[in-house]
Amino acid sequence: MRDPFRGRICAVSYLQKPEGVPRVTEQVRVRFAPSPTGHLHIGGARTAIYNWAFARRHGGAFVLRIDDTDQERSTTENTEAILRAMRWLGLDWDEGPDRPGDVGPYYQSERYDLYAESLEVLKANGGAYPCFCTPDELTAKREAARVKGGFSGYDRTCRGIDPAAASSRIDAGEPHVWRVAVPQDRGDITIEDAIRGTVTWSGESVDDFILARTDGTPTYMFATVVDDWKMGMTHIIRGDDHLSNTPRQIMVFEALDAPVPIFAHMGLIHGPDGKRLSKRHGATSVEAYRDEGVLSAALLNYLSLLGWSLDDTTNVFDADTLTSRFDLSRVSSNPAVWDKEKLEWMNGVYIREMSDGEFVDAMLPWLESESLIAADAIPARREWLEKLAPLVSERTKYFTEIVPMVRFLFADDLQIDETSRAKALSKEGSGRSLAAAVEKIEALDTFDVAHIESALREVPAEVAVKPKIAFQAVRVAVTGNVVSLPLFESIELLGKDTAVDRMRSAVSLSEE
RNA sequence: GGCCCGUUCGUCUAGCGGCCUAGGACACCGCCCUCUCAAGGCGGAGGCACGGGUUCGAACCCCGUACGGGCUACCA
Repeated sequence: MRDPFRGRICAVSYLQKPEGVPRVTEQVRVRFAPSPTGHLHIGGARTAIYNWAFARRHGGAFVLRIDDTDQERSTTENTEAILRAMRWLGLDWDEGPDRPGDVGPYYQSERYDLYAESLEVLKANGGAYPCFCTPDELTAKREAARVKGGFSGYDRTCRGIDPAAASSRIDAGEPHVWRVAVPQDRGDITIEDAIRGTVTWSGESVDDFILARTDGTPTYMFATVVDDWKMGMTHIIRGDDHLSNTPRQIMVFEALDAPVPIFAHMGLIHGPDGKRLSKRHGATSVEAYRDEGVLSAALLNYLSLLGWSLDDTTNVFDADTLTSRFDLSRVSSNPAVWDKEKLEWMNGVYIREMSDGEFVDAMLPWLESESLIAADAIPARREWLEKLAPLVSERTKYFTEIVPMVRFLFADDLQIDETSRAKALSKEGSGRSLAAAVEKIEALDTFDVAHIESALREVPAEVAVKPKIAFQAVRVAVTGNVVSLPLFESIELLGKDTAVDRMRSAVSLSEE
């Protein structure tokens, strides 16, 4: 039986008030809340993509919030890099640091008064209580509980302190934190996860966790709930590393008398070893892939497919298709292993779909950075470059592969690979073929691919050499390697003079 | 340890009780094309973790086991 809640996105009564009246919401609102303690990584990007696609699909709002409560490690450079990477991927947000909406500010560090306000509400309605236990005491209790087995959460020692006594201790300046008071009679906590279906926790398994630290700052668990509530989030789509945190957060929503949004927990991205993806698995930042020459459309497509499927056969699709077809019920709840080879293949697909002009534009920065071509020389060589484009695009997966492939076309003096020389220029007949080939090329009046090809095809028979030997000899002479772009086209692009020079000097290199 | 989640080809997945002798894609292997390498075409190998139920019938539902992951912070 199909789970009736799976993928549910009802506009009406979507909220999960345990016994409350269903509320009506007019618009889907979701958020992506990265912590600027590093660059945008693959996993975060995928979370952002799913939230963005979900919002677009349902005509809702995609909100970007910067969770920078970790003042130590958060930097503005990281925030900028994250925004840059998101824009590069084409993920546009409706509200965010640079696009204020009605529920800002969009930096958690600027929302402390809101957290304080909510904490006051909880203090007043008994949803929070002060705890004077010291960190050392807590650690000891935790260890003891763990040794005994079973529940290892806070033992609620301070919950029994008389309110009057507690406030005089606070007035006396005794250090304390504020904990949430989980109702003793709360019973089971159940969510209808839009991806995984029903998930239940027993009420006793949720401990009175800390809302505000000794220094008064809110913990993530508290701040995120206040924000999701005050920012009107209807759905929380995130990695399943947050699934276990959900019942705790629900306790805060309820204590605040705030509507509980619909949750959707997707499987994490893992490395080949089955552990969640991290730096030690190699490049994990979006911009690192961009710098290797991965196209944003390809990365978006690949990431979309890592944990979601459009149907049973479609692999390649554009952003419009994603935003019109994305569906939480088709998001996978199990972890996905990052497969760089499939990304490479997909990038190749996108590269091959580019027009020659587009490909030239994309390739140029790589040629320029290796000083293969100067910026001011480009306009005059545009036509030549567009001729080169299809030869290269068909063979590239990552743009980093291009320079080695085309270097022979730009080098003043060709470096002949020794292994290739030994292989192709030392065969019986290679020197003879080369000599004949030069004659043929030199005699050409019309220097284009068709003529070059028909001229060279005459060579093997004339010098009584197998075609393969003759062509490979010419290839190494002209390109410097046994593996190269197509020979006849390469010769045309090189130009008659250069091609002839190279062949001539290679004749002497050949061992006959 | 406790709690929660997960388990279909090596990898990403389709599958929602009969359409499944389990479909697609990447990777792999072979053949074709061919001036090399690619690209492309064709074909192949390869999987329901295990054990019990329920049912006329189970990859699909239930229970258990195993394995993997996550959470269990005055981190986010």
